[in-house]
Amino acid sequence: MSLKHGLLGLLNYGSMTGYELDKIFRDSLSFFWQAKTSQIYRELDTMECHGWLTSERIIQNDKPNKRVYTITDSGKEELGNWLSMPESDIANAMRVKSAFLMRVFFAGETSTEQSLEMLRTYREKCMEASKGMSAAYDAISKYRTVVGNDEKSKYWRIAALYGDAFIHAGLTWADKAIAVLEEK
Amino acid sequence: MSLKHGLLGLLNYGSMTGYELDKIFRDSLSFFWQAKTSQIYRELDTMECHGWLTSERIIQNDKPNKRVYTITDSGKEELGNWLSMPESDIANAMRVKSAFLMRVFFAGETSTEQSLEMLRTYREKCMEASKGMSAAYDAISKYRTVVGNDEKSKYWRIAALYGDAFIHAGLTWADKAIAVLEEK
DNA sequence: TTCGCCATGTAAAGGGTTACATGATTGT
DNA sequence: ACAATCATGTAACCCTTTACATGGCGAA
Repeated sequence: MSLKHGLLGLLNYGSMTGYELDKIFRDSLSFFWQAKTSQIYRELDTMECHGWLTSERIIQNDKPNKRVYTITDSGKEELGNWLSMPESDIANAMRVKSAFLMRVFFAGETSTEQSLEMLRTYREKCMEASKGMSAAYDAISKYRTVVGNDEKSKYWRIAALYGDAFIHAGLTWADKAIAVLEEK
Repeated sequence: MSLKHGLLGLLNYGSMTGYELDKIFRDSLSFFWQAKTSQIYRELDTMECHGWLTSERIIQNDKPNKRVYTITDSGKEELGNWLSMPESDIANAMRVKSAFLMRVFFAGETSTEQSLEMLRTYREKCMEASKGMSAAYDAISKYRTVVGNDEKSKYWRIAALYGDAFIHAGLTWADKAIAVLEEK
């Protein structure tokens, strides 16, 4: 249900095309939500049918034509409603769903060496992701100057801090796990 | 794709009914994978069609009849194949998908007090989840004695350690976030 | 007598991924 | 010459959730 509300949230900052929304998702929101381009276009379509958005087609000569989406009052109302009832999402926030941990759980079926390799690869991915977060911080700073609202960007940074915390936790866990497997 | 492999992994320890598999998922795997009862039954069905499992219906008088599933050689092969190619799951392990963080990101549209309340509720859920983990450890100990294999249960504990690390990271992040919003 | 455990499923809807299709302009 | 950016979508498939349906046994 949250892709719709993420799109509403972004369009609430200003009118945009599907392409631009897709880029923002990739640049700034991808550390807590991923959506395929095709899905974003489809959602925008159904949201327009719901009356949450209107769209206007802009003819361009030098570039492909584009469709600019604008949030309606009904859309703003929906965004407000969603923000006012966070209970179920807070409850679900605790749930990890990780195929990787499923593998760890069943790693006893493989060799210790294979398991260690998996954990070392995971550790490397954590390091990469850690570097990737600075790109997200950059994007947030960029959009802060665009939107020009420090109150809002404060929450963006708080969300990004979660990304850091999560990555860091993964890293120290991997070290611990590797140590357990290496001992004796 | 991993529910199938989780079920294969469990049936590799021994034959079981859908009901028992469902319970194990709930008791021991729920901190990294959740599946609805109805989905488990449906997956077992399609897995049997794939030839990964066979099933035998047991007639009971005092209790409802049941269907016991047994992994086949083809199923063991599939499990082995899956375990031997962890790359894509490691890559995805970094990805959080959290409607809660989506809310945090857009919390600038609500009041500071509302945002604080949300974070405090989240913090409480972390505390609850922390207590919940000890139930998972208990379940793991119980199954260790049943399966009687310390090498395997080692990995179960490593997976559970991730749960702890994740919850702990959430808790300290929440404290930090609350502090940021309370200052000034 | 009410609650929880045992035990299995079906049907429909919703959300997400993969594959495909198009095609000009701008930069290296 | 080649890659990246701009810009939009459709179709099919897969996975997950929600709602519904059934019903006996034992313990408090």
